[in-house]
Amino acid sequence: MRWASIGGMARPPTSQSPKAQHPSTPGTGRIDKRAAILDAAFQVFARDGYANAAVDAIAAAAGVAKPTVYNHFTDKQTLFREALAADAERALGRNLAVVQRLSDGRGELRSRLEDLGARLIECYADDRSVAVRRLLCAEASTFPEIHSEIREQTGERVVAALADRFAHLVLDGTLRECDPAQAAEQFEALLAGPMEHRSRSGSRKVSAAARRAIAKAAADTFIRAYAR
Amino acid sequence: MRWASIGGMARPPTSQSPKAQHPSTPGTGRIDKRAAILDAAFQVFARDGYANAAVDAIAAAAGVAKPTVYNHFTDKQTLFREALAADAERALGRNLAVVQRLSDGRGELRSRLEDLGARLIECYADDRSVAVRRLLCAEASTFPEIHSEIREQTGERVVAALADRFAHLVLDGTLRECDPAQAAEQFEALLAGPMEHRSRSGSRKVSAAARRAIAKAAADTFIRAYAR
DNA sequence: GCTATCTTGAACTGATGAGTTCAATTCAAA
DNA sequence: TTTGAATTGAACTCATCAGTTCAAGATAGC
Repeated sequence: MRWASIGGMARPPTSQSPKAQHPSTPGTGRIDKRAAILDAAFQVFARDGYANAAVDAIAAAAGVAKPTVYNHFTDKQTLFREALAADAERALGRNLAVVQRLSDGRGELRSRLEDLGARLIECYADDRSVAVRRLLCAEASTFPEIHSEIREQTGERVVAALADRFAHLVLDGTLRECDPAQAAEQFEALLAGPMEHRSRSGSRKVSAAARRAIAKAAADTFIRAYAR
Repeated sequence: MRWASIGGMARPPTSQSPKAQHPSTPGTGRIDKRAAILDAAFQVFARDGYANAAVDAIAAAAGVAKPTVYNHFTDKQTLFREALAADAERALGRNLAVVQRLSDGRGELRSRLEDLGARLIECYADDRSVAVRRLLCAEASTFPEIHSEIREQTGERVVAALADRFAHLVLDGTLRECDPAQAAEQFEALLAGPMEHRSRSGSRKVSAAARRAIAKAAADTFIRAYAR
């Protein structure tokens, strides 16, 4: 019996309440396989691009037979969407956690901003994040929906969270009167822009020292422009 | 006789000193055809991506037979490289022209920067420029060389030209003592970052008013941070 | 054990597309 | 007008790859 091709993802009738199906040997069991496929798919897509990625290669990388892939995901498109969404979700989580830290800092504004910048840059420079952005950009015309979905739930929300923090800093008098959303957008630009430039759009590594320097420069310019 | 596949591009033995071969009816003649193919190739690549672009489609769009395409360009890769390079070259030219204008401005710093910013944003938002960046990013892993070649001769040189202008402004006391290269990098980031954000990586249009606002905000922040 | 579900390998189908071949034709130049 | 190079359309080769099929195992729950 085949029960794929319903709603883009297969649902095993038995796994309606699926605990760990194979707690002893990892890699066996439906869920482990599904995760392995998603992970392998992301890596292969990141390496080869959507069009060049062969489903056989993904199956091989996941240590799984090709029909198993199609048992979990209706087709290549669905697999691509879910793999990308999963990784984007992870990236978003890290970003938001970093921004959140800004709230409970008690130190001087400069050191807090430098720290925030450095951490955001770490997220930004992360290999998987770079791959997500590249794939998103590459397939923007082929998958318009995925682009809006993911991009709005990442870049968008990070800047929004940042704006929220900045709004508080305006209220407590640390920053001058200004539009927090614009300040957030610019702070992010001061980090991402030079990184983009120096990393040649992610195709080259940027040294830790250079990354730190970018964060310091961004914080400096931001403070000159926005501190009270 | 076939004389393609030598050095990536075909050279007609007869056209060693080729004037206009068909001045009356445009579209005929080797050079016109070559240009038409390059242009069509860029458009199809931009629309479909490298892998999805069919050479037949390019030939059709250029109003030319498929063997003619292969008569001018050894293979799809070469065609891609040359088409992209040609368009990147054009984009670079416009950018540099805009930056050059900054030197002969006599007005107030703010209005000069706002003007510069607005013009750079126009370049940045141009459809073909967006397409170049998208393709470059998309195929960065497939064509590492093209990426470094083009990117270094565009983003790189624009920022360098900008840095040169800023160095003069430091010397004549308009800007405070600072690293002009860093100032240039940040000014560009203050323009490109928000544009990237608002246009959702080029997938959505940004209104002229919004573009103007971004330029004003960038100039404002830059002046607060760098003006003497 | 028995049964239903899931996995597997391998082979297969059908589509797509790069690059070639060729005979017929157009065209510019001499 | 003649000549040689360039163009054209159409058909062809060959490779790749998405997605399927199937018969033969695993595997878990009962």
